[in-house]
Amino acid sequence: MGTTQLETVPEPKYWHLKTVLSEALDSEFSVGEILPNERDLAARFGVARATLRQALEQLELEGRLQRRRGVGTTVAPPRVGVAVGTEQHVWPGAPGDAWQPVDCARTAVPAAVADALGTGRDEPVHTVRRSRTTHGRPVAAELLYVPSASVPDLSAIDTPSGPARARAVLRELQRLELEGRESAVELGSARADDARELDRLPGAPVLVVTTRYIADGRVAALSVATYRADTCRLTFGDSGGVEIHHGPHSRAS
Amino acid sequence: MGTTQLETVPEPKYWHLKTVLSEALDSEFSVGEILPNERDLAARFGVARATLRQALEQLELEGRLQRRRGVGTTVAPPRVGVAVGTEQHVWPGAPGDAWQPVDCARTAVPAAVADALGTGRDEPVHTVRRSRTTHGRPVAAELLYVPSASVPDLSAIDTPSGPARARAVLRELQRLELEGRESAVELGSARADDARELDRLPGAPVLVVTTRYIADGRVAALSVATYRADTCRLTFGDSGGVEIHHGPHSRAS
DNA sequence: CAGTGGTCTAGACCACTTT
DNA sequence: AAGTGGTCTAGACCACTGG
Repeated sequence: MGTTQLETVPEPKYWHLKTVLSEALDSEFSVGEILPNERDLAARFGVARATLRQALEQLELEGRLQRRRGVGTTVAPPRVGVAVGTEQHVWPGAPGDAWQPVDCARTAVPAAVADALGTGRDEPVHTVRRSRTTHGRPVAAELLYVPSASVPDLSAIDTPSGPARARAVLRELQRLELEGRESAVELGSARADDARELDRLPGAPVLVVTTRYIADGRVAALSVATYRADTCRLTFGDSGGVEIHHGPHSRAS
Repeated sequence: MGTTQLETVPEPKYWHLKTVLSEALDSEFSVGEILPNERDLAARFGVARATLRQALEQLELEGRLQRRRGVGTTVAPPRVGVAVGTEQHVWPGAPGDAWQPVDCARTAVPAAVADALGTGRDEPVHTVRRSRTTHGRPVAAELLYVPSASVPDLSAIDTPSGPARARAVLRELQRLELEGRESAVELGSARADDARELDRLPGAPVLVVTTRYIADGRVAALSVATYRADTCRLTFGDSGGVEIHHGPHSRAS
């Protein structure tokens, strides 16, 4: 009875497996190296493939691995830091921002978006699609919703569709005075269209950054940006992408 | 040949299932309601339990469901917004912050933490454990690393251990002048100890917020805060917890 | 084409909570 | 004890990539 609480809890196999693999990745593999295939790995560890996959899934979630169908499993590079909260209050599309306009449409929007914008449910808004890349790799896809009221001088008829129109909308936005910005980050899973753009499978974990741009006391624009959760570390504060080695998630305590 | 690209892609069963369930949640269930158990649901939809679980997993990841072993699956309330980037530059532990000191130890730290702090690998630092709750529910667990150099006047011998000592360390911190703060958010999975504190299973998805507090040109403290990804929406900017209904992840486009 | 990861099945047992 | 979600198995087939 004088014994300290004995660890009677049998650790799940996949959890233990994950630890073992994680240590092996640190010591025996280098970035970009490809691991043995899942069937071999499972056999080597004496577990079913599904169990092995459960461990790999977590490691991928933590950004340690990258798996591609038809290709294999590789050791992922450290996550890249992408700045999302630059202190300067600027509109999207301001010179030097990291986004590239892709397209623009004028459509009805999801109810949640309409509510956040304070527009009517069926009132069409400009929907600008943009994408963001780092080191040549796509890291985020954005939908920017701009109510017509925010860009009153836009001649909708003249401007062509596609990137040019997107740029026109962004240009008009700059004319407003930006009063503030409110952002939120949450976990989500990639919709089919975002997944395609991010070079991932639908349902892949993403960090969704929702930003409301305030001008004239209203929400003048709403941005919903979808970042790859496996490869990105979102930074905000004074500086952009300073290194903290690897994230401290799931290390042995 | 003149046909537009026919959707020859068969949507995975679990993906379709997720959509169906998601719509059912919106229309036929209310927050807190318990769903039928997994075996029944699987039978009802004519799929294996594992497939059904794959759909439930994603819905839980998106904060739509909450599952507890031995109890059941319930409809989750909307995510709570928790502020992580208040504009005021204040030290952790400043009056009115949302955290509660739990414990404090003086230990060696993980290599990644030592590197970020700029201390030696085996140099012990004060490690303060704090927890954060909202509406009575635990939402985050934090480890705050404070090098001895940041709190030189702390009499390590006199102060008792536990919360009192944690408060003493925090109190000493306030005496430094805070010059800046850099934060980053990334996806991780809960370590065993964090999981226990967050009332989740080990490996549960979490949002890891790493913050470096700068004073005197050095990193004076490093905070690693682990937020429940299923229940939290991290907000930063001017205001704290304004409502945007539900996150816009995984809605039909 | 062979080899990879992704999906799916039908079953078993375990850990946990509640009654 | 009964019922829940969590883990695990051993197999099958599919979708995709590359030579």
